Amino acid sequence: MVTIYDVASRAGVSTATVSRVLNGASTVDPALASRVRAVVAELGYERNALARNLRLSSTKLWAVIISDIGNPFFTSLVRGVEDVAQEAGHSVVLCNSDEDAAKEAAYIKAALADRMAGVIISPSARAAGINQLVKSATPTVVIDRVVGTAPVDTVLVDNEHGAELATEHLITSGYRRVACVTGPRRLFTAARRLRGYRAALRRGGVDYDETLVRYADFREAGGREAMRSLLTEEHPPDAVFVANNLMTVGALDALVQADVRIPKDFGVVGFDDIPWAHLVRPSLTTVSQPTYDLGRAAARLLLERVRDPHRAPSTVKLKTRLQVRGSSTR
Amino acid sequence: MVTIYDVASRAGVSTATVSRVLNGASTVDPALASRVRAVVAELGYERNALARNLRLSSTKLWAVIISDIGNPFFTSLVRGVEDVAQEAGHSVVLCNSDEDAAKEAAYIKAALADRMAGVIISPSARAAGINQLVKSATPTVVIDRVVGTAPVDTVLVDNEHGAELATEHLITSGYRRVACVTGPRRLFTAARRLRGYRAALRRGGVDYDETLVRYADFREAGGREAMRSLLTEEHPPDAVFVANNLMTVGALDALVQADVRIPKDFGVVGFDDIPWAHLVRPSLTTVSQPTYDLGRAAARLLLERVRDPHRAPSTVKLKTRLQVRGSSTR
DNA sequence: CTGTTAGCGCGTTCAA
DNA sequence: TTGAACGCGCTAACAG
Repeated sequence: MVTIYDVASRAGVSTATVSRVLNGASTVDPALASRVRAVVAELGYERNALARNLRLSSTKLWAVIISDIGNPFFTSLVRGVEDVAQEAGHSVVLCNSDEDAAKEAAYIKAALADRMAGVIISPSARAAGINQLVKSATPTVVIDRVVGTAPVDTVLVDNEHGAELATEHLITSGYRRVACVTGPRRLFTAARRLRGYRAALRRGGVDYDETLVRYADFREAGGREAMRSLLTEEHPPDAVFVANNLMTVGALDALVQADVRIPKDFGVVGFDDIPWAHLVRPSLTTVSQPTYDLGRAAARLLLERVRDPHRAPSTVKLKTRLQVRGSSTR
Repeated sequence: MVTIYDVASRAGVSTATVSRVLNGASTVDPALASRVRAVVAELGYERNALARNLRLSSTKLWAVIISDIGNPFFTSLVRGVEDVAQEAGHSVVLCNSDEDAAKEAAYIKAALADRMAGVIISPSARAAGINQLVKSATPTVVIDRVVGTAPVDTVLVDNEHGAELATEHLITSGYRRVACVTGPRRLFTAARRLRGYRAALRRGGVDYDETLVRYADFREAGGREAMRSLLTEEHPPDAVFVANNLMTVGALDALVQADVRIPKDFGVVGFDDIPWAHLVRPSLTTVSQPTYDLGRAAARLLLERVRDPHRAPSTVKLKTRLQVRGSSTR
């Protein structure tokens, strides 16, 4: 294995000079620099990342901690992060917490132990993990959710507005009793989307009816259960706003099984796209999120934070868009 | 930051002894060992992974290089890998090559430079990258595809058999002209699935008709194009076997747009599930792959390879299963 | 502008 | 069984 010493001696300079050339230090005699570069090429030298990590006490790794790798929302987001990371010479360590606080804690601990250069996290647990990251001064970007009060860079979508658009759309399409299936109470996104739903009802002059709201688990099975339960209400709904993509799939399934005709007798709008929304019959109206851009934005925020560790934390909020398709217009 | 020296001096032993205790060396006086452990707990010592990496010249990281993070096949697979990795104390670095040989080469180079403990790869390029990995003695498992001839641990599914089952099913369901949309010629899986298709035709006493075969790109757009093109044939098919999940989505879309009635006038079977196969109308018949288990198998193979670097490379082949749903039976 | 040198924190040889 | 001491390869003071 060829080391920096080999290069130095062969080029007739010190290791310090080689290091300076390699790291683009300004003050090196051009003649020396090009000699060093020639030797580097000649010997095929590549610097040992492990030694460098130890010396600098940090790596070129980013941890991306997400809560469900099975959700297309996150895979698209990860792709956005990864594209920016690669341009900047970073690698992405993918960590799937499965909405499990213990797993999440383990990943945060690992990220700290391995001195990762940054963390992008969609927190499933309470604020403890985030606080730990902030305290350790690890560059951190929180994505999709707000947790705790520690000042930290954050990337969100406009959940409330998106939910409001969706619900309003159902009302103006003539549905009379619009239900809502939202996520776990403890989750930021679930609360915000429910709030948007309520705001739309209010603006539409419709009374809020508690029996038309369900808190499920953001997964397919939860959506299915919630929908079934809604259908057994004494005064069942004739439309539903479902607060995430996987639950929408479940809800749709329950409706199909119950032989409910969509959109004639029942309107459906989901939050967040599913890749095959256009294939489902009827095609699915959704509030689409700029998932890939969300990832890119988070990555860029992380880069800026690394560049200037002392800048005030900022929050980027991206817009959602209502994609009207077949399931909500009769 | 608390180092091994702090622990050593506080416990009144040398760093060598602390190191031995930490790494479970056999020959340490139990009394000393427990004293050391007490101090470790007291000081909250955690050993510096970076220094350890340098010393051992390796990390606890696995690189998983896949060719399309947008494909549910790979996300499920990654989850399988990750679950095993975590149990064994490894982290997974996710690398998305996008079927781009240059990107793949860059990731392989990075994995080598960072001395990753192992690589699991679904190769998009020719054999060069794999050879490099094998030559460097990096524990490597190839997944989903066979490339080149270097001896290396491999995990596959029974592509040919699955394709044969699918095609045979269409024939026995009464379709007369079964087409095939397969992947890029250079890809192993595309070739194998096409071979299975041909085998089924042969067994069914049906002549192979070149005009009913298309080579597309394993993506949705490619499947859509291929299907459209098939429909314009002078003697168009009345059924199709599509050799991967995303292309099936595209093909389905093309059929729907052309107002073809499925399954009455046209039968469809896809290779590899899509998560929402049951939601598509009609629900989609597929050859399902044990994607999660594929990931687990690869990870276990990697662990065994690390344990015994000299064992002969082995190939694990997992079974596929025909999931008959609505799109193939009239 | 360049070279010398001292660690980063750990695992491990060698001698006791 | 234990400890002293070295070196993994690199970067960054500091001195020149």
